[in-house]
Formats: sequence, C-alpha cells, structure tokens
Amino acid sequence: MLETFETVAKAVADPSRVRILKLLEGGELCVCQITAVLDLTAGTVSKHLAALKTAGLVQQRRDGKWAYYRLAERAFNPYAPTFLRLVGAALDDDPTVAEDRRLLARVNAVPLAVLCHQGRAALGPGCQVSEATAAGNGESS
Amino acid sequence: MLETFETVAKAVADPSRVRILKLLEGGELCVCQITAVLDLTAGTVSKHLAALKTAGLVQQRRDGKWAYYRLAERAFNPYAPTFLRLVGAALDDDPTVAEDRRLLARVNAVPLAVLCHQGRAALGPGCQVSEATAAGNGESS
DNA sequence: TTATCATTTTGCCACTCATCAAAATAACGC
DNA sequence: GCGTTATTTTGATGAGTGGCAAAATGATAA
Repeated sequence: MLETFETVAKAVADPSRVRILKLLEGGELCVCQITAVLDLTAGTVSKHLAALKTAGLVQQRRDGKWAYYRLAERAFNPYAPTFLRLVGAALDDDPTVAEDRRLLARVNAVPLAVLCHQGRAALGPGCQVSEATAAGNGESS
Repeated sequence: MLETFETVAKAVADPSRVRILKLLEGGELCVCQITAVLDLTAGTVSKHLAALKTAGLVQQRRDGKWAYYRLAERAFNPYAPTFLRLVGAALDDDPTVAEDRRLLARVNAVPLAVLCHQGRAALGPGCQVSEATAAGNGESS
C-alpha cells in the first residue's frame, strides 16, 4: 500500500512527467508529439511514459507504428485518480505548462509522419530551445 | 511554480516522510518520538523533517531542548494543503501506518526525557524491529 | 523478405538521495 | 563558565534516477 502510493507520488514528482500529464489533459497524444513539445530524446520520453503507465496514471493505445498515450480513466492503482485530479487542478498558470500548450497547438498542425521524422524542427523557426529562446530570437534573414 | 510543485511532490514521494505525516495527524510530536517510532537515526529523521518543512507540509516549534513538529496549518507553499489533504485521506489502512500508530501509543506513555535517552528501547520488549518481528514474537518468560 | 520508421530497451554517465556515524549547534542545569 | 542532552549539520557510502546515444524491438510498406 505504502509502496503503491510511493510509486504514484514518485511518478508525479518529476517535472517532465508532470508536463506530460498536463499535455495529455488536452487529449491523447502520440509519443513523437510529446517528444517534440518537451524537446527530449524519444527514449527518455518513452521511459517517462512507462513510469506513468506503471503508476496507473496513463493508458496506452497502439495504432500501427504509432503509440498513443492518454490519461488513465480506468485506474488499477487506487491512488492514481486522486493524483490525477490534483495535477489537473494545479499548474494551469505555470509558464512552462503554458508554453508547452502553445507548442502543442503548433504540433497539432503538423502531420504525424512529418513530425516523427523531423522532430521539433517541424514546428518551424522560433521553436528551437537550444538557441535564442531567452533572447530576442529575431532571425528574419 | 513547477519547481514548487516538485518540491512538495518529492517530499511526499518517500515512505519515511509519509509515515511521519501520518504520525503527525495525531498531533504534534517531538523529534525523538518520531525517531523512536520509525526506528531511524535522529539525523535521518531531522533531515526528513527539514524536507517536509521546506515543502511547507509541517511546522516547527521549539520548547527548550525539544523540537516539536506538526502538520502545517498556515501554508506558504500553495500546493501543500492539497497534498496534505491527499495524504490525510489515504493510507489509513496501510499496515505500516497502523503499526506506527500502535507504536506511537506506547511512545506516548513514555516521558520525553526517558524516550530521548533510551530511544526505541524505552518501549519495552517486543518493539525491537531487528529481531522477532516477522516471527511469532511470543516472549512470555 | 527486406527496407523503413516509430517506439522501446539498454549501457553509460552525472547527479540526487536515503541512510548512518560522527562532529557541530542549541539549550538547559549546575 | 562547564557539562549534559536533543537536535541539526556534515562527510561518506550505496542505491536509485534522468538524460543521451545507440542497439533492439514492433509494425508497416514494398
């Protein structure tokens, strides 16, 4: 019991995983979509999703090559719904979460095949975290 | 914001700290009382309490040599009350938590001075975790 | 079957963390 | 002040973890 609780709490205690949960509030997403928003390696995102799944916080659906994840509606972990509600009620005004949602909107405009192949680059200029994000970011040439 | 959330979530994601929170539901406790129940080093318990305090989950009160901790009523961390409610509503039927409460009852029967000095030994026989806890534990002689 | 692509798994590394033992503080009593 | 006692802090250590790169797996298309 304590261990079950610990599993869910640990799953929620990581910022990347919380960001994923907040993204999934808008509906199910493909792994490569999440990867593009978070700007992490696909392997890393996959591991995070596995942790969330083990904790009973998300469910998986496979459609061909793509794997879709969504917030768990049927919870085998008794504490999962409570934590999901908690996360759902929190962080809506967090800047990172807000930015993630903004990026998600652009991600949704890109076909999956293109997105999976190009990654974050498919979002066009102004979305490369690595450079000129904090600065003015005004490359026009 | 995300970081603030993370701090509280991480604080709750450790079994020892959850046990402390569940103990404090019965009212404020001295460090040595918590130490006796959890059967950990005083230093370890102190560090756990510091983490809970940083997360805004508990408050501290000093009375002479003794330091008392209690669940936070005034929360400077906006997520603390939610997590406290969550923990408060959970794990009441967990065996470890139940056993901790049983031990706490015995701890409360011992004067602080004695408890602090003798530690868990002050609880009398049958409370030494190291031996004969999983077994029948029936010493009657 | 073979090639291709999305996802997952696996090493690996840097870093965090829970724990203990011991030293350092804090607070009392003398 | 000095000694005692409770708590906190400080190394030190072993276990766990998030990240990436690359290999392995799953699944489609040719």
